[in-house]
Amino acid sequence: ERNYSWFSSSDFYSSLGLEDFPSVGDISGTDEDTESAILYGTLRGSVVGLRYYTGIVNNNEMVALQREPSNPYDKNAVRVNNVNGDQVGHIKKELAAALAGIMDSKLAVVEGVVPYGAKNVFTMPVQMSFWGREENREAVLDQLKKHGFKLAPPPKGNRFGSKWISGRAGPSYSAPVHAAVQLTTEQLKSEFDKLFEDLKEDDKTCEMEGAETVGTLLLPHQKQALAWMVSRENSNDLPPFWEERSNFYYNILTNFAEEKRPENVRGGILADDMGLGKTLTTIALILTNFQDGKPLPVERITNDKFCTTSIQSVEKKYSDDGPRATLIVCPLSVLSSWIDQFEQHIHQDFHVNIYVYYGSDRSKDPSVLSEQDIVLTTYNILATDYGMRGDSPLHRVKWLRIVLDEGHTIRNPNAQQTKAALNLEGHRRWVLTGTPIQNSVKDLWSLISFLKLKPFTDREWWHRTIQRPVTMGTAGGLGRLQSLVRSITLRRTKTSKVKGKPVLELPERKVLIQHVTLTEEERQVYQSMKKEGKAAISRFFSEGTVLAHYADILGVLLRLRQLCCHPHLCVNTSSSFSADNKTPEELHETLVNKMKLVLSSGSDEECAVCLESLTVPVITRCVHVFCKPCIFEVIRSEQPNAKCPLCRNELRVEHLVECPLEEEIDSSNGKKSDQEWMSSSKINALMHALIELRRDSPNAKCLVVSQFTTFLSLIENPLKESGFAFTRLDGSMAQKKRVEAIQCFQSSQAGSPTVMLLSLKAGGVGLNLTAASRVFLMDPAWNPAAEDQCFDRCHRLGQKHDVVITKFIVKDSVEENMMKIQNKKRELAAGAFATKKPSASEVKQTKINEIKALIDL
DNA sequence: ACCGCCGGGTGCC
DNA sequence: ACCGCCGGGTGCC
Repeated sequence: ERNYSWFSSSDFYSSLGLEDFPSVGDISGTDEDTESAILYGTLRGSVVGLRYYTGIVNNNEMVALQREPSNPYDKNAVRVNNVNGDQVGHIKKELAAALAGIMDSKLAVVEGVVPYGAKNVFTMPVQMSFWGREENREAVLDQLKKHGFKLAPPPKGNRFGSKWISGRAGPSYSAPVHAAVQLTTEQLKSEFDKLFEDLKEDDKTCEMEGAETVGTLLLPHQKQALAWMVSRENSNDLPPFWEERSNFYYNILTNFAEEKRPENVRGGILADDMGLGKTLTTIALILTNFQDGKPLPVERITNDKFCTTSIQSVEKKYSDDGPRATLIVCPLSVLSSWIDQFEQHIHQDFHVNIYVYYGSDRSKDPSVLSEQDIVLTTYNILATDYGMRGDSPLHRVKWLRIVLDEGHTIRNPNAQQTKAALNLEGHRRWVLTGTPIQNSVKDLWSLISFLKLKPFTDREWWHRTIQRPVTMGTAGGLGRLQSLVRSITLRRTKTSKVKGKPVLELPERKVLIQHVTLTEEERQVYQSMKKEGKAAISRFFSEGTVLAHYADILGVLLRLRQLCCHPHLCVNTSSSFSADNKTPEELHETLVNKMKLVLSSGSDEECAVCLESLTVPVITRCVHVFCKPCIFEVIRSEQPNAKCPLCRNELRVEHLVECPLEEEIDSSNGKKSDQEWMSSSKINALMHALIELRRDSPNAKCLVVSQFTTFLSLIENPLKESGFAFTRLDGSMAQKKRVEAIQCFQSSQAGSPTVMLLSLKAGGVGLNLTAASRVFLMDPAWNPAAEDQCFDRCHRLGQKHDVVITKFIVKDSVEENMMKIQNKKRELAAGAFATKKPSASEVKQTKINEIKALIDL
């Protein structure tokens, strides 16, 4: 799945050519510039002092070079470590003097391989490779020259042919006879798809029944998944890329060897498509495989003749003090779905202890957690607890098993959630995700690291052995990635087959576009707003201040989109585009309004610093929105003259404004019902369709979806008038109310609601609304992926009918233009994988063209 | 001999 | 380290 949003700050950020401001991309100092690094050349040096250290190395083994500025004998010292992190020696001091400056200023990354690593007593040679950005090459060569060193040019055919430079440590192969050809985008893409293709075959087709305590019959593909997961937890196979040699174990990527058998990953990635039952399979795993393939011992509930229920206690443990509890971490949006599914799938005769570690009353006592069978929590709680160092109960428990649901949540290695997840303790580690490799190999690292797959927990080894070979197209790189992924991942798509039959027989899904024509009056209002907005945006273009007025432009587009739905949505027409001399109070209010605008415009804003969705948004005086912790860190690290990462304007903590509200953001802040209710063309079109539907199939249920919750409110009126029983689900509702709404709607009882008013982003992926077989999408989303996700809430396992989706699109409006760009984005996304970033000017031009196209400029 | 040469002591950063 | 380097002992043929 891809993020299609074209108004994302990260695009702006690259469009401005600011990638190399360390304060932006490199907050923690760990981010490597991997995409644009080139090999400057190589240099032979020596490692000395071997006899003082225990780290040993093999011939051609990769080594890590690590600065050691606190060394009391030489502040230029550079340590040499083996893959395991054990020190082998130091770089000889003259060479270290040359390297220190280069490494400290991050002008280049220096990597080593020891060609004759074995059996040295005092010193050994080391072959060093220098990697960096093109523009730093001269500086690096100069620095080396000053100390009397000169790089040998990269060996011939370095980009694709010779393996030892970037990929596997050795031995050095002769250059191939034929020139290497770079894979095209399409080829690369299809290579990538192949990563998962063979997963369906080989040894993953064994089936296994769930334990007696699993109350639901598993489908064949779920039994396969269960068998695979159980075997992953119990097997003693070597992890990928390790071989057993006479009396030691050998890693064929790094040439590292050790006597201790490397632990296999007792887990992996379950990457089935949404709707195939990852949750159920995981529940089955927990119940079925406690120790040595024996089921989780739980209490049996018995009813005696007096109809009183008692719980028959059982011997709780097979062995004395092993860990018992499974921890499940998921996004808040699917927490209740987990609880539901436990209720649904655990056999009613058994009692399983489930503790939901959420809310302010959560127990701070680790032993309360470790006594459970299952502990459920969210990524936010996990990260918050981890933040208060040392006192996180979750991190003090040794878990039997850790499951990360929606595992792509941890794809950013610098995010607190990721760090918190990586530091959980437990041998069996699982990641559930529908999107294992989004559009880059980079995203995979956090997952692999979480799984504790040696030696990839250290980013350097991941980068040198997998990521760089793949992105540079080095021979064998993709194959290596493929065998890695294959060995730890199970993935089936909705179209995968089991024994010749589709794994899921989903009914058809049709998308219809229903054009709507505005009435004369509506058209007038729309045109005048469009004229006003167009004039303003034209002015921004001619002034060259498009970026500075980003929020205003989004605002114009938002108002036009609202007018397509209903005139009452667009009431805050404070068309105050220029207002410089304001009181602080006015300024504050303006900023808050603009931030709300950006957040509510559905443009899927990301924080330009962490590139994640905005969690605690703050707005700068220059009207750019970031996560609070991110922008604070920028200010801290750049003080005293911090600049906005997006526009380089002055940045000050005291100028930042936080988002004040807790309730759902909806900029159409409807001046509640003080206006008389009236209909609109879109509402008419919807009601017409609903009444027709009721006439033809009275039992059919449908979702009415909009991004504007006030629009949903306006729709309630005619629904009541026409006698529809309906319910509603939006982001502002409390958890309990949501659950009620969903249960009520899913019920098949006579008189249960046939219509659900649904806000586009309510719920999240776990939301199951299969009772509906019709969807009416009232307004197009910026991001077509968000639409698809919404459709999948009813077009999923359990859907009995064909699903028909109707998108209402106003003729000759911004909505039509949005659709055009959506289609273009879809096409682009389908073909684009791991391509070179388009140049800054290209991105900028595209964006400008899109703004123009949206408002017919 | 303010040299050469010898041979013992010694050894990362 | 079966090296280099240091510094003390030593000194025609």
